[in-house]
Amino acid sequence: MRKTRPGGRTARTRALVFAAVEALLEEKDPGAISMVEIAGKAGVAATSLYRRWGDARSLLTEVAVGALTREAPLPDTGSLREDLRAWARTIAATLSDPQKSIFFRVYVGAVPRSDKEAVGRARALRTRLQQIDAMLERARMRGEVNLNPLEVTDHLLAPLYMRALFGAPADADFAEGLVDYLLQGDHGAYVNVADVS
Amino acid sequence: MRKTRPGGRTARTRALVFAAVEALLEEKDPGAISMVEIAGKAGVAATSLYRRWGDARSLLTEVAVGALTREAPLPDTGSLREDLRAWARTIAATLSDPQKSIFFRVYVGAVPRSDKEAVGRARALRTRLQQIDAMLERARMRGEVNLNPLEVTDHLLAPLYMRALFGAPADADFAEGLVDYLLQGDHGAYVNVADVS
DNA sequence: TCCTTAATGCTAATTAATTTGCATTAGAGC
DNA sequence: GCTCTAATGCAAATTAATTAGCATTAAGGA
Repeated sequence: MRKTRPGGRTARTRALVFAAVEALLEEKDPGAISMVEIAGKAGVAATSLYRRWGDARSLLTEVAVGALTREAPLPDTGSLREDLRAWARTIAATLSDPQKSIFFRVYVGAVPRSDKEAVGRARALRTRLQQIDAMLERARMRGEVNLNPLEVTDHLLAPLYMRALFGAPADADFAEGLVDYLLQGDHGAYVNVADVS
Repeated sequence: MRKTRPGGRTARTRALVFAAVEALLEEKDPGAISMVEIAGKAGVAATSLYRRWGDARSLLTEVAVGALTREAPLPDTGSLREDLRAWARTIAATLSDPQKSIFFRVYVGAVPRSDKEAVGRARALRTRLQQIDAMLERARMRGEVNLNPLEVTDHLLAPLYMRALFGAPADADFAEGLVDYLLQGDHGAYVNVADVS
């Protein structure tokens, strides 16, 4: 006998609620969004939200994680440099709209409340890390430079996202410059992906 | 005739409130800290807090900005490489305690509500940027490598802080590795500090 | 020292958030 | 279909957050 009923109504409610939260994030501060407000926009009873998510903060982070992990697949142009350049340009363009970095803000703004929660947050990003790994593996197979995913996150993603958080400009040229910078660095010290998973 | 009275009681109240907020941040989630709670711990009337800061979120960010801008002065060892290494090690050690990254989380988690607020946030960090500039200027004067502050923030600070936000480990070796990486990069494209101020 | 009033304190009123208890609806297995 | 019950809805009760109004305190200039 099943313990939960994830299909049908449950899924529909979840979709309605998530859409409502994303809509509300367009128009106001995450901290100013209440359960009652979400319930109203979603056409759902507020008590349902309290039962399923406990509080607004949990719901908000779940929505943020969802948004961050349903990003487009990584480029596959046949050249690592071009893959990275295309991806970096996309990120820079996306983050240039302050509204788009809101999910990221919500994610990092929420302090992990427990080890269990911290693990869940990390797992949410592991998929993306694996996609990066696949892209790098393709490059290795082609005999191109041997990079590891953490080098990409440290030297390509970190500067882009950090600039977004601080409101510093990051245009396409800057994004491509990071790629060039990354591809000429010393890649001696290999750090295992397991460290971050 | 004066319009405000910043001295005496006002300053004392402010100090009490800030201390209370910092103490509360030690023990619980930023989003779970209420004005009444802060008032209680500070021994101040809640109405005073509402009057001076409007809401908890504004107060919290003001405290976070304060904490982030009263960091220790940068190293001055006579060698840029050693300056950067020492600083990077300090940051890595500091951020290894999740509690220490809480101010950073509060800062980035708060979405700037207006252009005016965004300017205020940027100004808060400008002092630090100027300190970095001074450190790099000393290196230039000694005939060492010519770096600009944004290269330091992009390639040294960004990876360290980003790892802290995502809970990825960042030890002293990693921190020093970033410095080596930074000092062997191509520093052709100079980006003016004004871009980020 | 005395005056003016900014800043704070205190209490009550108001408003919003959250919980509780029970009724209703609709997945999912048979 | 039929049954069981997870998931939801609804309304009342409770609790917490916020505002309003007035009294009190103390900075800071004269």
